[in-house]
Amino acid sequence: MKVQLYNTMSRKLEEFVPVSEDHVGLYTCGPTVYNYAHIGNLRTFIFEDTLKRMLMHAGYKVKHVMNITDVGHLTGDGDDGEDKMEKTARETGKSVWDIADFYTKAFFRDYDELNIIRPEVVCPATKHIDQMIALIKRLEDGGHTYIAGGNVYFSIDTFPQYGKLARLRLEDLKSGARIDVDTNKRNPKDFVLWFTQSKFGKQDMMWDSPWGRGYPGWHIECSAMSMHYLGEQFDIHCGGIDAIPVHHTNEIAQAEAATGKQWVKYWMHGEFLLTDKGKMSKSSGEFLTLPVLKEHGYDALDYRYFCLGAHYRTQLQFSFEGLDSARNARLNLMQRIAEYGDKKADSLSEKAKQYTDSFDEFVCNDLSLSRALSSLWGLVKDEEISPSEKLTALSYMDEVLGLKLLDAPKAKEEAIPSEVLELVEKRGQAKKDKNWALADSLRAEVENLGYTVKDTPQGPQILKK
RNA sequence: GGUGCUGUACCCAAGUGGCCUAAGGGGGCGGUCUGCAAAACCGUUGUUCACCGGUUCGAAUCCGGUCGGCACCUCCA
Repeated sequence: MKVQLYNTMSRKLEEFVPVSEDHVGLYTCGPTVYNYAHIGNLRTFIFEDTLKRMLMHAGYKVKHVMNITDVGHLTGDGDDGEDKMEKTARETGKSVWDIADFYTKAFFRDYDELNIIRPEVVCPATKHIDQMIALIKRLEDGGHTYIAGGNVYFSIDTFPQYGKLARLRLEDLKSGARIDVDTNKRNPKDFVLWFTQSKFGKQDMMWDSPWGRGYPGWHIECSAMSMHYLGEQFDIHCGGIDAIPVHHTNEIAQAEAATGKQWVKYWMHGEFLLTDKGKMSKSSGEFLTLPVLKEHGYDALDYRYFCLGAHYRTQLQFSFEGLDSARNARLNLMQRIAEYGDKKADSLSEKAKQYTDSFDEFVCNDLSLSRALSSLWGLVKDEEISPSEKLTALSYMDEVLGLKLLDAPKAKEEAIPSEVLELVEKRGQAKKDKNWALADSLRAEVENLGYTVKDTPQGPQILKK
């Protein structure tokens, strides 16, 4: 299968050609664990998961590396604000290490519930300080750094291609328009590689370094760890669209200034999830999390389906109405699949193959999942295709979609309380007696217990509401 | 102030020059079926792609303008 990906670097659709034949090195920017991930964050992780699944589906062996930012994110300007981890720790009275641990666990709960495949390597920044120091030293040796006010800065003027990913026109940027410029900087866009001076007193997270005891700047971890695990050149680097102008721009500067060669071949970015009030963001205080959606009665996979309906490069408007419609769609789908039994066909007919072929075509074309879903629905609704073939095709499609489609029959057999079964049995008798009033009231009781009875030619079917 | 994206039916959302007299899902409506329901099935729900003008044999798709929405240029997926 030929894969086409939209590369942020070229702003074009490009044919995907890996660095080494059928192995793909994939690095995705992971969570900052000072707070819960909100559903906007999760949208990006779902996008990255479908990307990885698609690559595996297309026959590649994927090595996926994801960082955990458990140090170094700051509240203010990237270089001089308060550390977010420290802030949360101060507010909750816990240690920064506990905070990181707590939110990392919470993050992976969401991750698993969304049926996202775990990365081959999960790397916490705090466990890779040595690699970061080594990279900074390398930059220092290459003359790309300077020390001012106790901190080590990267000098962007030593890297002529600075800003190429974001297509920044440096002279047009109004640095300092919204924040105070750090007077230590030679160029306002310079950024810190290593801090020894914290404006906020002692931090828990400090390490010895050639420049003194301190902690790393927040861009260095991704460059250092990705090269450590994937080599100095690898295939794909992903993140949210917001990472383009600063974070990824700085990462490229560090990595390529150090090695002198191209670092990442394909850059891919997920667009934002929006609410009626605009972008969902942590700093605004109010945001939705997966556990909150579950409290509202949604399944994590309802949200996954919701995200699959829109292309990853377009902004997606979140609403509970939209989520409802995704839930209904997914439930309808699962119910249909539950009817197919559990026998898969060994091969697919030409007719069925048309759907899997178009599915592959869409999916490999820059991950056009919404179109791929229309192939899926076409398959499901085609009466000329046998249930067993449908199951085979669906399990093939689910390699990419990750909706646990083949779990449908299991869900059907979910234990039903004996109380409900008794009521249904009584109702069956009432029906035999043609006592419709009693039958209907018994059905109402079943409904109250959260179940629905459907009369089918094979007898009553009980479904959880 | 600069940069980029975007405006498609009741809702979400594909499609970016001719297979489009516009995918798919959700919702609504009518019907078949059913003791009644539910499910399923059939039909229906935009002659039109914010608006105006242009290019073209041909435009939702390209160009110009107008009016909206959003994001980025602080941290944020």
